[in-house]
Amino acid sequence: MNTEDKENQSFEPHESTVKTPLKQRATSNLFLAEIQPAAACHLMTPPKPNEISAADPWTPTANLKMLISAASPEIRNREQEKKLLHSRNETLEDHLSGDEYEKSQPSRKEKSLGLLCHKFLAHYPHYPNSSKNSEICLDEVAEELNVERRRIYDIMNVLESLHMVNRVAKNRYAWHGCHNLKRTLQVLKKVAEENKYMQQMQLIKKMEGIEEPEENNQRTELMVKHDIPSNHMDISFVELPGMEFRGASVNSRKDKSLRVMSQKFVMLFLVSTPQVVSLEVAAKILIGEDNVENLDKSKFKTKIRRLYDIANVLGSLDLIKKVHIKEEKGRKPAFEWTGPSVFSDVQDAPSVLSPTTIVPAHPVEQKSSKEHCSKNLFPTKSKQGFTRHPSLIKLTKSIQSDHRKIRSAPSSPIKKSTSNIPSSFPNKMAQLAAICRQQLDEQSREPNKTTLELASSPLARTLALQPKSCLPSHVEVLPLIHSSASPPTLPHNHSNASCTVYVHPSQMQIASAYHPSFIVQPVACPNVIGMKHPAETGSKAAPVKMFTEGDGINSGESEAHAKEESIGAAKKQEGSKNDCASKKFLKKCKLVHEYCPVKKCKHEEQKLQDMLLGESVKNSKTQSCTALHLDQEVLTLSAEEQNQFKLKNRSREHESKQRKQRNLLGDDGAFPAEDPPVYKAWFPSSYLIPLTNCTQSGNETTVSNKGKAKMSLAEPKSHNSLTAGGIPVTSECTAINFPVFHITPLNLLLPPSSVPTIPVVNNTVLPSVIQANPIQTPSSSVLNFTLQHLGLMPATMQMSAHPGLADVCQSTLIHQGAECVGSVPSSVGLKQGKTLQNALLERNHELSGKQVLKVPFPQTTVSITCSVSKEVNETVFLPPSQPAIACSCSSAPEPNVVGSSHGTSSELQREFDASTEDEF
DNA sequence: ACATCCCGCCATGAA
DNA sequence: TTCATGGCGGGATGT
Repeated sequence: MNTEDKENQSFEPHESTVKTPLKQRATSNLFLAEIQPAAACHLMTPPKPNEISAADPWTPTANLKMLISAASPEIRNREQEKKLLHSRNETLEDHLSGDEYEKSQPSRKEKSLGLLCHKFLAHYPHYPNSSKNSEICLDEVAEELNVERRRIYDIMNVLESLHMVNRVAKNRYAWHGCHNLKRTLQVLKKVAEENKYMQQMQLIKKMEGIEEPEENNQRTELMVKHDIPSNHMDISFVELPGMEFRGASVNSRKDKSLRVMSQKFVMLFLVSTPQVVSLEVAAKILIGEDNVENLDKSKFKTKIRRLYDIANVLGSLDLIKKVHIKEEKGRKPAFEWTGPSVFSDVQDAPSVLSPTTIVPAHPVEQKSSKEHCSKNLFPTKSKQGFTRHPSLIKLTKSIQSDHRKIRSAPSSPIKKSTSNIPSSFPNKMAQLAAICRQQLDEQSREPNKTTLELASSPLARTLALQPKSCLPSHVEVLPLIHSSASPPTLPHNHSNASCTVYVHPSQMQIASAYHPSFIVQPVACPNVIGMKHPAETGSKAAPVKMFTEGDGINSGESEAHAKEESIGAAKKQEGSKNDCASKKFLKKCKLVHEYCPVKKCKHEEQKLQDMLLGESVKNSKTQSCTALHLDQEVLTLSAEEQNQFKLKNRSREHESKQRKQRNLLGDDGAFPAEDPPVYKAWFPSSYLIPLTNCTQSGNETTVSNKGKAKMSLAEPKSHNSLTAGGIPVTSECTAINFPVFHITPLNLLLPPSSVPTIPVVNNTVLPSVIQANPIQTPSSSVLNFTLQHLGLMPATMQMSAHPGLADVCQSTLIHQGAECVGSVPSSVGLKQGKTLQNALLERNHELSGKQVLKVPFPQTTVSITCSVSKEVNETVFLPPSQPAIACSCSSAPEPNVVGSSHGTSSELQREFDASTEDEF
């Protein structure tokens, strides 16, 4: 992309409200507005004597002024101006004495990182149009800004820490602007809270207060060391799904990088009150993480330097401003947060219910609320939005290298095919999915190919509604990152959407018998538990400016879908090839399923995993791909990934430990204590789901059989995988790919009997309500068939769809005597559904607090995810089969569920109203 | 004198 | 070895 293009792009209005080119300039540079204050804050220096350069449009100061004017056409003629500058410099050099020439040189301050950052930011829109490719070429930028690359790295590192950019290839970064900012801040805040940064700060301040007495000081220090959660040192770069690192050597220094430091620094602001952080305290805390004891001077000094670097960039982003803390001794340099308020508690924002509210924020929060769970738990391969435990860094490295092998990734130029969705392909899965998609597109140009729009909003919103629940918190509404991949304008065409039903192996035969065209493939699923429920529709509606704009909202969801789809694709791809393996797998699964009592589950699961691993190895040899989802892991074919998987398992103990430390369990008060293993097994799985995946795959359900093998390579993190809904599936499940005849894609995730899933929302076992929707006739058939004939649903449970409604189907299962937690309106985007949908949506909003998707049965969880929107991705979590239930909770009374069905549209509505009002 | 923080050396890791 | 990154700290500049 040449300069001209870039500039044009940078001025491209992102907001839908800004549509005319003319407005671009005026509105484009949102940062311009910030420049002034920021500059006034500390970047601007009094007029210099040698303002000679003022006239020169390309001296930093002049440039800044020009930017402020926001009207300067010169901005678009960088090249010309550069030339001008050069010639001018030459001229100056020629005609001025050495002294004079020196003076003509920009002062130190004019070369500050902050100013540089301002200039840099001026190149890019606050909210880049996702559909446009906003790439940053370091060389170009360095040249344009007339600085060395080193400086650009500094800026990029900080911006990257806020996920405003992310590296997509060597020398290239993708610009995301502020789309992810809020979300990032929320996550950071959550992480900060979980790591007790506030306490740390207080302790350090305390320490300073009693600095005089050596003894006390030492004591405090000890106290600090003791009090600070050991895991705080583990905080590594907090990634956002889809925004992972792609650096080459980056990862080796990840822990020390400016990125991490920047995030930590920001965290301090987010958790402190008032939001003022002194450099000293920040430095100490940051050093403390490395080594609390060796707080030597040089190190401190270095830290301070880096903090200044970071502060300059943050300041140019207008997130902080420099202030001074007055003290007896004098004043200490500090910075005050001037960025947006960040709430990390989902419950803090009831507004979430509103379709127009900033939903993304909440999902994020949710995610973050559980983030600690996932944090350090999995070698994220830098794909997850987790922080990485140091012990996994090595693993990460290897994974990264694997990454590189798989795709030319970071160090190589971006492939053209993916160039338009640079940031959208945070992870392998996503990339593979995209590749697959592209291939599909090219191969079969079927007009009606199913293109699933990121069912983002519904799910995301639903999640947002979930109070600190165990729902996959990571399923977040991912801002725009993926937008490029899936433009918001993507038409919803559900009619041809194929659907994937995950069935327990034991049900496979039946399932396959149901319809010959069903493609049954084994998929190991991690604990199925969560239940997502897209409470609202409206993917379109929604968007909260800041987050949704233009971009796919629910990256999480889409990501999940992507994964799911990719898996499906992989399966398809494998096709008959895999049959053998699949069968074997099934047998094994069955064995486990049949003979593994709850208590043995875990153990068995491990065995199974091992078994599966072996299987996967075999598969890999034959290039066939069987997507195996094992306890949060998607087994991959590569040995490396297998290793990773093993490592993960190994690290689980540690993880659970950490979780306990963090009081994560507290969130699950409702969780039956009797089965800790189960909890342990599945809780983490309902964790951060890389949005990327969701986004990517969320767009399509159709997968070709080609080149999908790679798809199976999918994330080794199972939690991502099954996410087709962002729901971790317990143990193995078989995916059945239904032909495209289903109008509404329906994904049934059948939890294996081996793992009892007990949904706990907000520490409360919620009343059971099972909703299935939107189920159209065909889907209904499937659903009914599945539930009633496959024995996947307790005998006492009935679930019926609404045959009478072609467009709207809703099934509600109400646990006898229990409260109806929520009802989801379903609408497949048809006329009739609209009214009903709206009504339901309204209702849903009212039920906000109760919008729990999990349907707990005593000791057992029957989770059903209901998609309520027009979104194509409907995921329904069906209750485990009777035996399963019995298995998972021997002592638990069998759920007594009474079905409630709706016959006609009106009836449905009436019923819905009644149920929602009376039962909720 | 202290606050800031630019500058660029050089380590690191990948190709 | 070259190249991309980026940690790091000397020391210049600003207050």
